[in-house]
Amino acid sequence: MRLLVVEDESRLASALQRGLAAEGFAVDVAASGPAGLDAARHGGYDAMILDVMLPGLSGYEVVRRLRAEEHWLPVLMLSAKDGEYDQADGLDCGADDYLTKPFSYVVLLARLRALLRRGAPERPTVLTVGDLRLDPARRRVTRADAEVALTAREFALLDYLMRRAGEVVSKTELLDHVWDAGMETAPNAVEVYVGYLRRKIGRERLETVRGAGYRLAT
Amino acid sequence: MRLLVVEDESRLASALQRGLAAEGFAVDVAASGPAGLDAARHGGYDAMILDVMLPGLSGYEVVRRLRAEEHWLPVLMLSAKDGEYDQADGLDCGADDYLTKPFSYVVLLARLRALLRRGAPERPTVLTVGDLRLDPARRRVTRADAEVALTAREFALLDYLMRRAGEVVSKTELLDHVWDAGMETAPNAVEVYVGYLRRKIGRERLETVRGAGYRLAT
DNA sequence: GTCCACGCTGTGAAGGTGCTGAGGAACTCC
DNA sequence: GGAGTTCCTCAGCACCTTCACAGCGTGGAC
Repeated sequence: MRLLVVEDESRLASALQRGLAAEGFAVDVAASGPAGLDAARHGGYDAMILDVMLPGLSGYEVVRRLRAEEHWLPVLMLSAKDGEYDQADGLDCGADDYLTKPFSYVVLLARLRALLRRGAPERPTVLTVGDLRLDPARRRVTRADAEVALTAREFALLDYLMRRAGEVVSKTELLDHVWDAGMETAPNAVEVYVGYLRRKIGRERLETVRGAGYRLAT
Repeated sequence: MRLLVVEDESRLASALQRGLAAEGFAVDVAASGPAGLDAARHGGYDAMILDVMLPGLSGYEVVRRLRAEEHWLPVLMLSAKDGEYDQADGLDCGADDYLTKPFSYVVLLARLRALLRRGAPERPTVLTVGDLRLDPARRRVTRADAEVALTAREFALLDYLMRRAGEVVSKTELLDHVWDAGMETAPNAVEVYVGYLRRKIGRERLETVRGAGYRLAT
């Protein structure tokens, strides 16, 4: 599960990153509104934790723009309890849930899990690329209707590649998102797992782009 | 009997959870409107206790949406007596009964029992997955028409797995829903009980998905 | 054609994950 | 009080996954 945390207070941001990583999430942090918006557009995240007070663009604005562009990423909003901003505003803008600072970490986690279980309303529950189908809930992958058995890591890798099908994805990106960030895994691990995947889903389907990364053919 | 309590004040929520659990109900708690709505949609509860003031979506809105989707789960609404919200509003939205805070626990229980006696008109009373049948009210399980004797914990585990048949359910999720949340039970307990269940309902029916959880084959 | 950096893969070690039997604590029913 | 349940922890085992390493193959620049 990949999360995007958009928060400019660096102490809170890194506390969240550490805590959530310990729960098994892959966490990226953006420190401004524009950076967050951009990451949300391209990053293939499963949910976003979004502060309201941000440099550049407010959290409200970020959600509004995302929704206007038909991105249905689940958003959990955080706001300082200074009365200026109202919970209703956030939800009207299209956030899915709302927490007021200071908040309990346990509560954050519970809400986040609920959000992830619910998923983005308009997101197809099954990913399809060519004759490949991946069902995250059932944790099943089929290739031309034949079941493919994958290990946890292989599954996570394919999941990510399918969400970004057609794009070139660099090894660094894969290490950040499929492996735990900060795990110091050698880039060769990616090559190894790409190899495993190719044996299972078909060699030609997962192209190497020399010097840049890999691309899952659409 | 399974209840869903949707209440964001954690003290009240956990008091209700403890009290109702002591009466023999299985109680899940959701702490926001969206989370409650979602749980009500998928959880197969026998009744819902729903606060009006909730983050995310008001209790009114939750009931209205449920009814619009043809869910007829009995709903008992709770509201603070601040005059802003009116009893009539709640009932207009589709709630079945209404209590004003502060309320007596005995009254709550009495109303709740009345509600459960009435029951949801269209509710399926028995869960069926393959040749397994589980009747929550009678607390009975049969496998190919032969009765299976289960302990309380085994029953709760099978109940949850059957409600999510086909999906992969993680050990953490099982600990949260089948064991009391916050009980600090070791994940190994899940493995042990999965083992017990397998002996009783058939080994192959409950698959292990390594690194992810368990799946009850549909 | 030659060279070199990049990518691929077979091997194997290390550690992780899940299953099971044994047993202790708490509880209920005689 | 004793017998029987039930719940849960623990430790040991078997198997699987993950990943580092090293040697080989290959594409592309010249």
